[in-house]
Amino acid sequence: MNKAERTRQFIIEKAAPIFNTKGYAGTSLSDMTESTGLTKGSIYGNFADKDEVALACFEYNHKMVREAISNEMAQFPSYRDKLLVYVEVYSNPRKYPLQHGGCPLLNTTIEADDTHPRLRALAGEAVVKWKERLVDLIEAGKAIKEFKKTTDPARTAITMIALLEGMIFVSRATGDPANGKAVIESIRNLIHEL
Amino acid sequence: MNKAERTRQFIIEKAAPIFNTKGYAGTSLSDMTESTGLTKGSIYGNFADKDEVALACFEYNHKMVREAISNEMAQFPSYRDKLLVYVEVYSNPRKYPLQHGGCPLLNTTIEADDTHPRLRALAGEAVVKWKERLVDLIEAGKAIKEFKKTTDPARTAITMIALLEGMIFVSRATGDPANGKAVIESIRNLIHEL
DNA sequence: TTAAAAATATACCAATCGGTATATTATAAA
DNA sequence: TTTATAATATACCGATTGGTATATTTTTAA
Repeated sequence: MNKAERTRQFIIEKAAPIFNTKGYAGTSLSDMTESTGLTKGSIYGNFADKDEVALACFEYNHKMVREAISNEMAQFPSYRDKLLVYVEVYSNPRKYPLQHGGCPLLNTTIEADDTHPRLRALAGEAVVKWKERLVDLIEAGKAIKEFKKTTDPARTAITMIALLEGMIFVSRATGDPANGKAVIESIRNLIHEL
Repeated sequence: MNKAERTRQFIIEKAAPIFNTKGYAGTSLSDMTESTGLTKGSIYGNFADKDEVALACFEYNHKMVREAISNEMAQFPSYRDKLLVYVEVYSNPRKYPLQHGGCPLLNTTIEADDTHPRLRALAGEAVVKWKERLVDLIEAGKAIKEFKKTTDPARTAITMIALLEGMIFVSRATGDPANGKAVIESIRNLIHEL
């Protein structure tokens, strides 16, 4: 890594949590210069514009979540346990580095869907791939008879995603941990009935 | 309604869909003057600041959704059918005036939770009240033996909310109606198993 | 160690931001 | 119809926005 690559990475690491909490429209260049200690000249020497920083930050935030999930998942041979890792990681934002601002997929989709087509596209592809990974896990579980053969992989996968993001929504909206826990219980139920 | 009250209402009606699509940080005073044809002087003559417009617009957007739901619900005596109204309204954004930008509860919560405490508080209270209305419906259904006595009203209510908002998320993220429909099917299942 | 190249800082730009004081116009009660 | 008052428009404010041209410093390879 040469200097420019290190700086680029440094900017991403500092700006990513800001974009995830304040959103694209809510994050300014001064937020970035402040958090990095760098100047605008330095930032624009490494990125074409604000858009490019935002896109890179989204990918960084999303990668952090994915890595937390797959690291945990590697510990469990059972597919049911692998699926339960999502529940564990998403319901313990303190313990796992979903860090500042919650799920970047949810934040980006809700803010960008009507206003920022490139971010919207990135988030959309990420959700589609997430669904595919879940479908693969559920089909693998069916193949070794861990899950029932009546289980619908596609419907289960997308329902799990909806429940996980919906759980984040009710937690953040009400601020009451009991609401999040109630949804968690429903997700556990869903996984145990596969 | 005197002139000022009519103008205030007019501003809200014009600005509400903009706030719901572009968010609080993304909506500017010029957006409002443009969409209303009024000047800043007129807007600030009827509202103290941008905050007050945003708050009024959130309440307007939320009221529109609530009224669409309760109008439909009045047609059905069965509590199961009443619950299914949510599915109908939330899955047909064209037919019902959830209108521009999707569910204001989801949009506001996701944008405001880290940045705008007053909006956050409004959205939070709205979700709590929504849950309470659902709990009431489910308990009423249990009272007349339409629902099983083993049904957990609180958990069912909050899970339904999570699924409905999660459904909006997967629809908007992927842009694929099939994903939304798959979640819808899961919500219908949930309601039929009560 | 040096010199060319790359990276960063400085200083600036026009445009837009939210907001306000004041002038003008429209309303509404007498 | 008049007149006091309320509502709206005009013209402006300083601060901040995203972005850039250029000067200065730091890397990096010879």
